[in-house]
Amino acid sequence: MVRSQYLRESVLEILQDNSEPMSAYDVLHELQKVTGKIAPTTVYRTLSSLQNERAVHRLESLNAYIACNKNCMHNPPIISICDTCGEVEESVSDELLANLSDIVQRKGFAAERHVIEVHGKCAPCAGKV
Amino acid sequence: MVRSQYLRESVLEILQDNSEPMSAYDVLHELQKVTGKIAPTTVYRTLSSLQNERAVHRLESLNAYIACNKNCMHNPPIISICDTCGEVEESVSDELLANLSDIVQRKGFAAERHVIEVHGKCAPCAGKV
DNA sequence: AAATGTTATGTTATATCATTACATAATATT
DNA sequence: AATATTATGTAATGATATAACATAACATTT
Repeated sequence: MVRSQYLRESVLEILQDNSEPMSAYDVLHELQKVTGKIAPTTVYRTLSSLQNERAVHRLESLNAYIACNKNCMHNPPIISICDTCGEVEESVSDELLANLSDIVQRKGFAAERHVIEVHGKCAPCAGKV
Repeated sequence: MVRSQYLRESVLEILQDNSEPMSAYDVLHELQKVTGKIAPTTVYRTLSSLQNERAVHRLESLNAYIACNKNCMHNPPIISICDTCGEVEESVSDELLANLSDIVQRKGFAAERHVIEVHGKCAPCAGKV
């Protein structure tokens, strides 16, 4: 299991070094520069494992991935995505998550995974209209 | 523009007739049963136009589509997705949307499109544990 | 009505994203 | 050492989506 540890670290570093979200294949190509031939499956498996620990977040509305920079051990983040420059930011709000769980709970729905993504314009991009 | 109107109605009906979310290709195959050869592009364009009017919602975390059944003229819905049976439900909450916009606004982010999806178990599926 | 511009639609090809299925290797357990 | 279990590698393919460009429909002006 030494190899997988190496893969995990490499993938995480690659994501951390990129301020913008990367597709799984972006990660794959970066990884291949260092490690030689790697198959998509390998990257998807690694990403999936990192997601389970919330070290990596998948952006569902972009089919892309970022390294967590908010220490989201237990709480999924709110992700804001600038449609102009591509920058992504994480916010956390236990309160909003609780509200959200409440709202669906009214219909008997038991929430297990929250996906909260907001598209729009980041401060700089909204400024220079 | 008669053709497009027909396509729009057909696609909407197909989605309405299915209680569960459909992929774009699911819709395509249904449509082809009635209309003969249709290209993916055509379906994607039609779906996209229906989404603009909120007659159809795209479920970002499933890459799938549903017909709106909540009259979401102006407000994006909160979508709960049962990972056991696949059922999907819409909820609306202006308050939660406002909260969410506020949270990102604190960082100067101007929200334009909210994606709120909750995975878990619907009432029946949560019940029969 | 003919000429022109504009928007919608059709068509083909291809890009992009992700998983299945199975073989092999590493590690743990007896 | 033999066996079971888990992780990894590999190849193929499935699923999702868009680009690029041609053609057709419709609207507007003359």
